[in-house]
Parts: sequence; structure tokens; C-alpha cells
Amino acid sequence: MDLNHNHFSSQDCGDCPIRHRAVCARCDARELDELEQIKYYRSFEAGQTIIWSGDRMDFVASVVTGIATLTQTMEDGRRQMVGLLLPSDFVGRPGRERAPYDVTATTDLVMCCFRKKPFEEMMIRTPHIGQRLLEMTLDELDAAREWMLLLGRKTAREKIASLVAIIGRRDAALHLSGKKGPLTFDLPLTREAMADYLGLTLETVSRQISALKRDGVIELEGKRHVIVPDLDRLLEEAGDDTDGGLLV
Amino acid sequence: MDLNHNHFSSQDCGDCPIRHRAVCARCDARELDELEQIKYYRSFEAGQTIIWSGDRMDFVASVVTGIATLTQTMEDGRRQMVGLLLPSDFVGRPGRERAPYDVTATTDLVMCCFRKKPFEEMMIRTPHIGQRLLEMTLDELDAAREWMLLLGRKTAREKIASLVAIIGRRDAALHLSGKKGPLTFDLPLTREAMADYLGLTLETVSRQISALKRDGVIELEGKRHVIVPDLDRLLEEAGDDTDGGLLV
DNA sequence: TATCCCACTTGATCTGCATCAAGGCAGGCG
DNA sequence: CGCCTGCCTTGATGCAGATCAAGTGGGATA
Repeated sequence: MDLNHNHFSSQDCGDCPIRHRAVCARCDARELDELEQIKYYRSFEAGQTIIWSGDRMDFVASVVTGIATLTQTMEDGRRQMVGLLLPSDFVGRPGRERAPYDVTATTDLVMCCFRKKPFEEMMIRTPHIGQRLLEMTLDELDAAREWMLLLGRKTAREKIASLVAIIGRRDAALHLSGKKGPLTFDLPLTREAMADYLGLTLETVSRQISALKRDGVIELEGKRHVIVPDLDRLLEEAGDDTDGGLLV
Repeated sequence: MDLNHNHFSSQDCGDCPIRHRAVCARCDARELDELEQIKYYRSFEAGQTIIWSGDRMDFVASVVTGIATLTQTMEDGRRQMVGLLLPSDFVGRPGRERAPYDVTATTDLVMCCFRKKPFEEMMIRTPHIGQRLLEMTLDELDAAREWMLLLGRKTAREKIASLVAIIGRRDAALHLSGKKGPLTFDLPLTREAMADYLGLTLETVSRQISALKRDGVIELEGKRHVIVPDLDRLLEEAGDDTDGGLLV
């Protein structure tokens, strides 16, 4: 289904994030060298906006560490998150001038950017880069469709359970986990960001997290650290039939 | 942004739908011939299921005429549409064995299918096919993200207005319209299908359509034929700031 | 012409989540 | 130490949309 998902985590890359699944899993030495020429790093602090919707965007990029989000905002201020970028995720569209969404760092963040123009030229000469991008984009589309089911039809409780499951799994995948024991990880989002993700208000998020805790579905240490004693129970709460295959 | 969107409508294709934007906008004669070898047509009646989620899917396809939908269903029967396929849209993922969603014909439908295996092989040899698919997939991802904003944050009234605007525009685009006058078209979906699209119940859909009619935002002839006297008014009701650029 | 069916409409009531409002708690800084 | 600020929790109330239920209208069939 999707091949290199976990082969190149940010850990593997050290400070050579061009080896991310994003771009160059199949590049040869000359191509890697060419990518080196056009890449540069950018760091952001938690909360910082990377680019505003409508702004010129002359790079494409891959997340090295930290978390970024894509959000849309309506005139009256209603906000909906439409993308959640974890390490190794790719952002930016070859051929597009301007960003269609706000891109924000929700934690401290390092991105590996490629200048767009030369990247596009290289894509034409190097078909497997385009092929990788196609695979990744299709994965993202699948994730978006799961997300649509969540937004359109799930209850608040199910939404929270789904979000916890999604983040827990991605976190586990990122840590190359073969390790057993209860799933344990930090929620990298504020209650407000979770609300934007789920199409809820932050009060409802808070209440439903409390409810899941009260019912023993999850345990909390502090406000962010989650322990999932029974993943199957959580998935059941999430109303999830897919066995995680598609959730990115 | 996206190149051949309207250059190859189903009208242009006659019975050569391989000229759809989907696949072969840039193919030469030899490549077109190769595509001819692996293509075949399938027809469906309104309401017929083309493929169930989880079934083997050994083709990829392009819609020639009619409308198909992708939907997800939860165990308890809640349904959410996650894809709406109009003429010239593409469905199926190279490299995937099984369909992740139910695919259904909501009107009488003709699809132009390509056998998956040889299609994949051809894709490897013919990079610009992959490039076209990447462009199209990115367009679909953008559409999915608009859709997420709709599902997560819009009111029922805004959802209906948005849907009418989306279908009206796509219909206009399909008819190569230079013509002026009020936008006029058929809603190709039942109230129930609209509800599945919008994350509402069919009763709410019906009520809100009535409300928009009462308020003069739209006019109806029969139950399906819509006249939009003032597109800007409709877009305002839809809560839409994007000027339609991204709505596919 | 009657009758059946299906897509749709409309009404009455219920409820899950939003909204409005008031704290709590931890970390930073004077 | 006390105060502030940001993030979170919890309570009270309201409302948009779901649910339950009845009825309409038009097209197909006989």
C-alpha cells in the first residue's frame, strides 16, 4: 500500500532530511547532490505562523522535527484545520504560486525546504520524485477522506477517541516501535488546536477528554501526556472499523 | 494552476474518452494506441453499486458520462460521502489492491476503465501520465480540504448554498459556457445523497432548500432544476471567501 | 381511471453541542 | 512572595439540527 512510510523517520535522517520519504527514497548520489544544492533549513517557534493563506510560497518542504498545521479561516473567524504535518510529511505543491491555507508551527519546528523553481525542474528530469509525491499525495487524500467521515458523522466523543488513536499510532510508528506495553505519548496540540482539527469547540474537547478519562478509556498525566491501557477499547470508542490501514 | 481542466470535457471526447484530461492529454499516437489496448467501457444504471469497500478492484477508470460517488459507512449505518465524481474525473489508485470506499452510480453512468496491471506498467514507462495523475490528485486534495471546512464549520444553510454553488459551477465549466444569463442546472443528487455529502439528514437538506427558495437565493423548477438569479448572493450565503479558484 | 411507489416536504419534539460565564492551576517574572 | 497570563476545566443555559411522524405530489403501471 504505502512503501516507505516508516523506513525514514526523522531519527534516521540526522541532519540529512533530504532522505525523508518525501522526496528521495530512491534517489541516486548525483540526484541527492543536486537536491543538496537547492535545500535549506528553517526553524520556527511554537505558535509562529510560517505562511499566510494567499501569500507567495516559493518553496516546497519536508518536516524534520515538530508539528505544523494547515488551517482555513472564514471571514467571521471560524477555523478548520485541514492538514496536520508530522515529521517526514511534505508540504507545498509544485506548480502553485500561492499558499491556499495558513501554515502554522504548533510546536517548535524545523523544516527542510527546497527552492520551488529548481525543484520543479528536477521533478521533470527525475520521474521517481514525481512518483513518490503521487504516492504521498494519495495517502494524504485517503487521510483527508477518513477525516471527512469524522467531521461529518462522528459524535464529539468518537472524534476525541479518533484523534487520540491517530496521534498515538503515528507517534508509535515514528518511534520505530517494536516495543510492547500500553501506548503512551504526548498530545502535541492545545485543546484549541484539537477543536480546530475536530470541528468542535475547545470546551467540548475538554469535557470529552474528561469523560474518556472518567470512563477509563484513557489515562492522563498532566494535561498532555496520554496512556492508552487498551487500544482496542479506544478504537471501539472511535467508531473505527478500518483497522488503521488508512489512517495516516 | 491546473491546466487541462476544461479542455477535454465529455462532449469533446465523443466515444474516445481516453482523451479525458485524466490520462492522456499529453500522450502521443503510440501511447494512445497502447491505452486503446487496455481500455474497455462499463455502463451502470442509477443507484447501482459499482464496487463495495474492501472488494478487489483491478482497474482504474475515468467517468465518461453521469455521476458516481465514493462513500464510507460505519457499522451502525452512518454514511458520509467522501468523493463526487463528475465526467472526466478519475477513480482508482495505481498500486492499490482493494477499494477503500463504496463506489456507486447516482445517475446512469458510463466509465472508461483501464486494466490496472498494464496501466501501472505503462505509467512507469510514461512519466507524464504520472504527472497528470499527480496534478489531478492534488486538485482532489484541495477539494477535499474545502469540503472539510464545510463539514466542520458551516451551518446547514451554508452547506446547502455551498453544494449548489459547487455543482452549478462544475456544470457550467462542463458545458464550456461562455454564455451569460442566470446559472441554471439540474441537481444530480437525491436529497439523501446531498445529506450524505453534507453531513446532514435528508430532512434538514429539504428544509434548508425550501428556506433558500423562500428567501429568493435560488429558484426551483420541479424538485431538481435550479436557477440561481444572483451567483454572488449564493456565494455569500455559502460563506465562501475563496473566489471559486479551488472548488473543483 | 385508479393505485402504488418513491422522492420529497413539513410539523412536533428532543438532544448534543455551542455559548456564556466562572474558576483552577502551573509557570514566569516583578 | 504575590501577581499575572495562558491553558484548561466545569457549570448553566440556549439553540441548530436530529429524530420521529405524518402527509404531498408526480410518474409509472395496469
